[in-house]
Amino acid sequence: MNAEVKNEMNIDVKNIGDFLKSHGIRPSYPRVKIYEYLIRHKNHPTVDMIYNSLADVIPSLSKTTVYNTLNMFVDKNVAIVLEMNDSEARYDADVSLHGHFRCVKCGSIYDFNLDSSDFRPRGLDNFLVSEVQVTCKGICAGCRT
Amino acid sequence: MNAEVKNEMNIDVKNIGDFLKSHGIRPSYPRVKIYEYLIRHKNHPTVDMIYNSLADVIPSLSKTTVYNTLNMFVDKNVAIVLEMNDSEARYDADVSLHGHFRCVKCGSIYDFNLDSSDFRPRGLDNFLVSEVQVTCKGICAGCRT
DNA sequence: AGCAATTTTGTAATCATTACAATATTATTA
DNA sequence: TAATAATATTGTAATGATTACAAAATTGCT
Ligand SMILES: [Mn+2]
Ligand SMILES: [Mn+2]
Ligand SMILES: [Zn+2]
Ligand SMILES: [Zn+2]
Repeated sequence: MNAEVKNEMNIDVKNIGDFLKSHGIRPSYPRVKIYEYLIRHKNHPTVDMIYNSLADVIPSLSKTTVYNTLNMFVDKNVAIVLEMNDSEARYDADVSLHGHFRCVKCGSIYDFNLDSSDFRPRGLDNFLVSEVQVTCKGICAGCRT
Repeated sequence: MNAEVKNEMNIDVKNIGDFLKSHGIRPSYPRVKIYEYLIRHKNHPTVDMIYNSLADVIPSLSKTTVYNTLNMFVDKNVAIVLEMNDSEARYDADVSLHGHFRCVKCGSIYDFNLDSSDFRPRGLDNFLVSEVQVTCKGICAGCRT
């Protein structure tokens, strides 16, 4: 990786409940745990990764709840679904503008900074743009050696 | 739309056979027709749209052939699959760098130019980037009125 | 024409996601 | 606090796009 690669977010884990409430989400235990998982694991996890990890701490957890919760997070704008054409959806609690690179060799997904001042979609002058995603594919530095 | 919106491609329809051959694709009748459909219909069609349109002119056409052919086109780099998180994949014969905007009201997908000098992913210095896609979501000019 | 390689086709399987109704939990009211 | 309403969670079944696969058709070559 590289010094310019995007820094981690800095949401205080202790205040997840308040954070969710401020976005119109009742902070139930599964919801807090799922959100906490998202901000602690920056690897853009799939539903299965989240479910398998949380099934230990919430034995009653249903995969449907993970789906429901993530859909709600996206709806309430506290998470995004990556546009990756992957077989499984990948989620990200970092809703700020940044790009994603997927290595076709190792499957890792890297964040990278997008300087919004030099990123302007041209020709959408009368369009209301609510979301932008930049996705790259290729071979990461580690896999090129 | 807008004057800056990306111009249509200019591949000569008559030479589709040669074009496919030059990319290592044997130009069978279904393949030529599917490619011709892609360059004549710039609306980023789904498999069903292509199949339903061509079923008239190729009565024996199977949907599997459309899938197989489009997968081959993507593999041979004469088409791309849009990264859109749509329920059905959308295809584009324009493999040059350009962005896509999907209107969440009418579902239309618009092309727009990306000035590559504007657009520089930061922090992938030692990465081999083979594909870049920029996807926007929002409400198009027509739907905003 | 005869034979081998390739392509197309139809059907069945896959599998991520959603629909749905029952159950459990939480909030509100009396 | 007990009763009641609202919301959340769960398990199972359905959905639907895509793929797997093998048979049939087509094509290219001798
Ligand atoms: Mn990210
Ligand atoms: Mn396009
Ligand atoms: Zn890699
Ligand atoms: Zn629209």
